[in-house]
Amino acid sequence: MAGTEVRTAPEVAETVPQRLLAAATRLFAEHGFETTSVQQIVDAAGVTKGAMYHYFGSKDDLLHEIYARLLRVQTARMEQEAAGDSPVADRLHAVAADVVATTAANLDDTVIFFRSMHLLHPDKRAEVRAQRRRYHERVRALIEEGQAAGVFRADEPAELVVDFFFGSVHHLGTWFRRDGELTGEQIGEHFADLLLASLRP
Amino acid sequence: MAGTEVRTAPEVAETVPQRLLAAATRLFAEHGFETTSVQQIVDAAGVTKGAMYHYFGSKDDLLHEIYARLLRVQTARMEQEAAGDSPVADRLHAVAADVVATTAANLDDTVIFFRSMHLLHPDKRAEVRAQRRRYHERVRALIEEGQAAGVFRADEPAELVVDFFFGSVHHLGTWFRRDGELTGEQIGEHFADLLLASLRP
Amino acid sequence: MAGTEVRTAPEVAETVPQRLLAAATRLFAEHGFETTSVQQIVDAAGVTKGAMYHYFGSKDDLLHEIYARLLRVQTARMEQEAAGDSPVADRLHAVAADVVATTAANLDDTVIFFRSMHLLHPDKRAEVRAQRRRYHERVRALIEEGQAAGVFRADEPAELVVDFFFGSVHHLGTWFRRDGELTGEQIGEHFADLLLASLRP
Amino acid sequence: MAGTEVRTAPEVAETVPQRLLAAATRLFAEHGFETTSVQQIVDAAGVTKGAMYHYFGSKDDLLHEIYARLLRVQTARMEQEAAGDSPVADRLHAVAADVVATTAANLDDTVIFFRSMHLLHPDKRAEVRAQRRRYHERVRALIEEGQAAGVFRADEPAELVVDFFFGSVHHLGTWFRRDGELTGEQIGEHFADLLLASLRP
DNA sequence: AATGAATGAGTTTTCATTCAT
DNA sequence: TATGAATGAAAACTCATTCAT
Repeated sequence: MAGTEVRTAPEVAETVPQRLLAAATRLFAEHGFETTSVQQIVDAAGVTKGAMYHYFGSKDDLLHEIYARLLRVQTARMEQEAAGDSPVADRLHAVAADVVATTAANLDDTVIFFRSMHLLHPDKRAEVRAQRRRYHERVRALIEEGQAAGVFRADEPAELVVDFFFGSVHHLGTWFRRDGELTGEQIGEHFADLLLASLRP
Repeated sequence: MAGTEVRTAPEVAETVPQRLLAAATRLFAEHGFETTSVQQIVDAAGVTKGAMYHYFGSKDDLLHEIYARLLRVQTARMEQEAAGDSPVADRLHAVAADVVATTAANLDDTVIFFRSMHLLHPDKRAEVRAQRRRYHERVRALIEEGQAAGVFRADEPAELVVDFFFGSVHHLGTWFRRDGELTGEQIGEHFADLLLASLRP
Repeated sequence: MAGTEVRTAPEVAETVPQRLLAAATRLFAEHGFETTSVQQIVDAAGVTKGAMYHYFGSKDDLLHEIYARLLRVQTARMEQEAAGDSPVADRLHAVAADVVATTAANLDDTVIFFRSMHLLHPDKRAEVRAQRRRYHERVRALIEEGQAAGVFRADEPAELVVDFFFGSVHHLGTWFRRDGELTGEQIGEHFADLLLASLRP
Repeated sequence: MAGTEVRTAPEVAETVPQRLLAAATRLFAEHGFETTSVQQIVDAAGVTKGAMYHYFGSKDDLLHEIYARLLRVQTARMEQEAAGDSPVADRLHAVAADVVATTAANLDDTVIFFRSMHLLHPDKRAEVRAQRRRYHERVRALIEEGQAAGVFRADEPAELVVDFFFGSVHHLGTWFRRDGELTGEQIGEHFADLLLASLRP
């Protein structure tokens, strides 16, 4: 599937804030948020500190923007897949496969997400959490729809199934390699198959 | 199942290193490794910095010991469960349910584990990684055993199934609450059921 | 001889790095490198620690710069004196008298030099050593020139004579007093006389 | 000349204080006084900190004892040589050659001496200085004796000649190597020759 | 829009020394 | 005689952020 990746080649041309965001993403994923200094970010982006503070209020803002960007992309894609009028099992399969592929394609963002959420300012963190919860709820609704229709087994709480599945997805960052045996799309197929299989009545 | 928790009430009596480890675990889980100062740890443990550096070479060592402790406990329990002579499906179910319960019982350690691994000194990190890999491999062997016996479907790579399942387990830290609706044991049953269901031929 | 001193009144106006270097030189000479804290240096220079680390990478760098500065001055002067076309004995006498005077004029630097070289980072130390060796070699060449010409006795190894003489010079720091009976220039004359006398065939 | 060295093989058998002193001497010479920790010393000596503080009041005491030991040896040897009834030129030559050889034989002590004197407690430092001054004065008396007798030139202040010569000697530590071309005794001969030559009327 | 010198509060770590045993 | 756990004060260094230009 084309266009799963949020951005293209980083640190070339583009605008200053884009270069900064790209540099920050790469460095945060590689060394961690706390271990990356603002100096390192601006050096990598080829600008100075003053420039960074011109576009971003703080180092924290950079982190928040990375989160917001990822959530925007994933939410948009998911809502499109979930809203179709094919059978619910097919739609859940498509959503599941796609979130895996998108996650793999934006692995840096995901790695940062689950590693550094606790470092975000409480207000911004609450905002991000709320957005993510909406995402989860939309997927839970799909499962409940299938359970109500008798297509999925009803003896497993839908909420738990969502946590079960997204746990797997969010943990991709610890083992997925872009140069590994399977592509993100292939893993998405497998994960979606496993999910659907576990829901067979 | 009784005794899933590694230690009892923290910061009381016990030895100085134990108190330090308990305080560090709680604080790292609550505020993050980088955001917790050595001063905060020793204050919480009721000792001085000198005492800490008498027992631990560095703040990093504290982190490493938390990892080693969790891995010791989980590996020991898993190996016992996996080695039984009941049917492979039963053994996998027991292992799966138990790792979930143990993880829930030692949630702080788990949260720290996946959030802060990247901050560990490379040498120690390699050590921890190797130990964790052995753990994964043992579980994969169990799945392969079931696949060879025709009890589990063989069209899903065992390796991928392990990553799928442990992703879910390791992500417990982001949503499990001790005072939530379900206990760690109950969640363990559900997760084990889902795993086994997804492996039905 | 005028202008033997490297710098003028310390800690006034000038640039921040100059003020830092002047303060560090004085304090290192007075209390020793290890016994002088960075805080003391920046207090004496009237700046903050951050400012110091803006200009110097480390406390070590300060030490290194003191060495480099002294070597630059002495090397430049010596090469000029040695290159003249007066008789070799006259040139050696001039070089010898001058190095004594320069050393006396920059006594703090010299004291620090021989007391704290071993505390310098190995890489920087090697650099300083190499530079000093070139200095020695130039002087040895002068002696050998005189020996070849029959002006100096040839039964004493030139290398040893250099070590003999520079030992005396470098030790000025332990006994020379600016308010003593003899000026640096006067001592330089005496030392040069003694050197030349010891080389009489 | 035999017996120029103060002690024999270090760190074997001997008494605990001797082992401590030997270890401290070696470490101070190698890494510097401030850079050597008490822990390193007791480790090298194979004892514990408690033991060290049983025999020595402080780390400073160790340094002081190293100084006292060297001064005792050199003073004793020098007084013996100076007191003979051979011609004054011969006696000065013997004293000069001997102090070089002794210094070379106890190079660690000498290196420490001139590098770390300023770190000694003021009281102890004053004591050491006084003792060293007496040493210088005895040698100066020898030179004055020769000048009065017309054997040495009288146009160079005896005091300055002493500083000139001892500077060379005390700086041996920066270049003398036990495995170099010349032995300490050979260098002693050369240095004594140079000294006497420079004093020829 | 952008610079970069300067701040100041904070960090981890070291270490000589003490003292109950 | 000797141990080694524990202290407490001080050290070097870092870094997000500000601000005059």
